Amino acid sequence: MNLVQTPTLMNQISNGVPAMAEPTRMRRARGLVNTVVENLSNRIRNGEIKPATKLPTESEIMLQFDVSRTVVREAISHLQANRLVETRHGIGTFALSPQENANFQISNVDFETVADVIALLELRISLETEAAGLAAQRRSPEHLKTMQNLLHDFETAVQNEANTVPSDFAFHLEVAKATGNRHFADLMTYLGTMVIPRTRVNTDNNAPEGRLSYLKRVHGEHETIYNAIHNQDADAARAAMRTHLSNSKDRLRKAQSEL
Amino acid sequence: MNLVQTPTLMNQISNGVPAMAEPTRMRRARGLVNTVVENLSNRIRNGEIKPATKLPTESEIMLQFDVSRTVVREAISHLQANRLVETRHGIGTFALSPQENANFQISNVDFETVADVIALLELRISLETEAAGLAAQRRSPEHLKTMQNLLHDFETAVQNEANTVPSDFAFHLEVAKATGNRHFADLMTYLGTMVIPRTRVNTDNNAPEGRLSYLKRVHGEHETIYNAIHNQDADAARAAMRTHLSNSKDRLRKAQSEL
DNA sequence: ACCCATTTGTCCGTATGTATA
DNA sequence: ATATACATACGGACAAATGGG
Repeated sequence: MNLVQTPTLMNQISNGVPAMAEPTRMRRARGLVNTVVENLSNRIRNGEIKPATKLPTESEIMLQFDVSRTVVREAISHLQANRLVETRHGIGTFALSPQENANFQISNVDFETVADVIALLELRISLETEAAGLAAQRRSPEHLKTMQNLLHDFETAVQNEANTVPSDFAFHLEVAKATGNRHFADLMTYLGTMVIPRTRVNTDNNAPEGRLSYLKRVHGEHETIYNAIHNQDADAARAAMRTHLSNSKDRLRKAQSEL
Repeated sequence: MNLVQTPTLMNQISNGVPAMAEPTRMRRARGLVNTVVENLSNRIRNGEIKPATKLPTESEIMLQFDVSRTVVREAISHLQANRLVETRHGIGTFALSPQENANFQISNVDFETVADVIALLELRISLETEAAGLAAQRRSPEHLKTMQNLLHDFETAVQNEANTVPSDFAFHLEVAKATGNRHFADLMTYLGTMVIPRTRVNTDNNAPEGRLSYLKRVHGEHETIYNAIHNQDADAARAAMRTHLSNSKDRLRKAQSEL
């Protein structure tokens, strides 16, 4: 059974040679796979391998780098993971355009300090202020109905001392939906999934006035926003939304300065 | 040399058995890798393997599914590509929370019609109007200097009949950077990489006034924005940016109605 | 400070199936 | 129908990182 060892041993030897022969290379690329990945990544990114064109075949890459098939396949697997290439069975591997990789992301480190949360809130102010204005112009009767239901849900949650976050967020999301512009709702949804699970800061208890009066004020601000959207008054809707979110921002700033 | 065939053959047989033994399973998972990937994916998504907890070791997975390590490693590679797990050398592979997967993306189908481009422009109005206001409050002398340089670059490009898009976009991006809030610049960068490569619609030639006078007007609008930011007049900066982008939107609407 | 077991990472080889031209 | 190239498996050996004793 272990007769297989013989070729393996030989390979280990012929393997060690090229790895040691280039110690002058950038020390970052520690392994053969990494070397191949970085080389191909760079060639794709700097345009030497243009999008939608075929990469060299696996055997050609094997020869170019003097590595085994496994290394090449592992390298291509990494490139696929990074969305730099796409492999089509029996044809070859093709470079993808960098656009198809790009996205907008907020990482976990963006939630560490109060200043981080304020920065996110500024983005929300930017997004939602305009969304409220557009919603005032374009809302359908169905949008208004849903908003009203959500306002009612919020009131119920306040009275029952239940969690108000879901109906609060749902109201804001419905405003975004009422713009008729997918992107507003999409961005809001994304921000919601990022922000909601971390309600350490900016909780009800941060309000000096006490939970109940704070939530009642929030509800009142929501109603002001709703009325402006209902009356198709874009300027008033924008102003109401800006006031609403700016209040949260001020509260956070106060909490920050008290630390 | 070809003595190696013996174990391989045996494996092929013992391999075929479990694959055929469960024809009742969902027919989608054709390969062994797919089987492992789906099983682990499900266990992560339905919470059986909780976020931040360790998956079984590679050897354990090999035994559980009766597959080789190659299959296991390939499967884990797929899970990494889907951002479901993260592997730490010498420790193990850990499940990630779904949040870490979420992102905001604009797909290619969002560029097909003029209405799509208008929708994107509305998002830009939302983002950049507020960014201009914040920039007016927070811009550093370096920001102002860079903006001035970019305005000059734009003028030069106009005179040389060169491509004005890079300096145009760079100016807008610099405004976003001057907010001091990473998210504004990040989102602008993302939108830029998505929009810039597709300058079919909204090209200079769409302007009825002719390329030169159109570009001169754009330059004038940029200067108005710059002056407001320079004078730290947030309201004026917001208004100037809104006017600037609303002009583009109007031009697109006109082009759309003429189709 | 060191070793050691565990676990993943890197490397090699081979056989066979499958899709495309 | 053949040749080419990729897909999917198997196997083994050694390197490197980590954590505990």
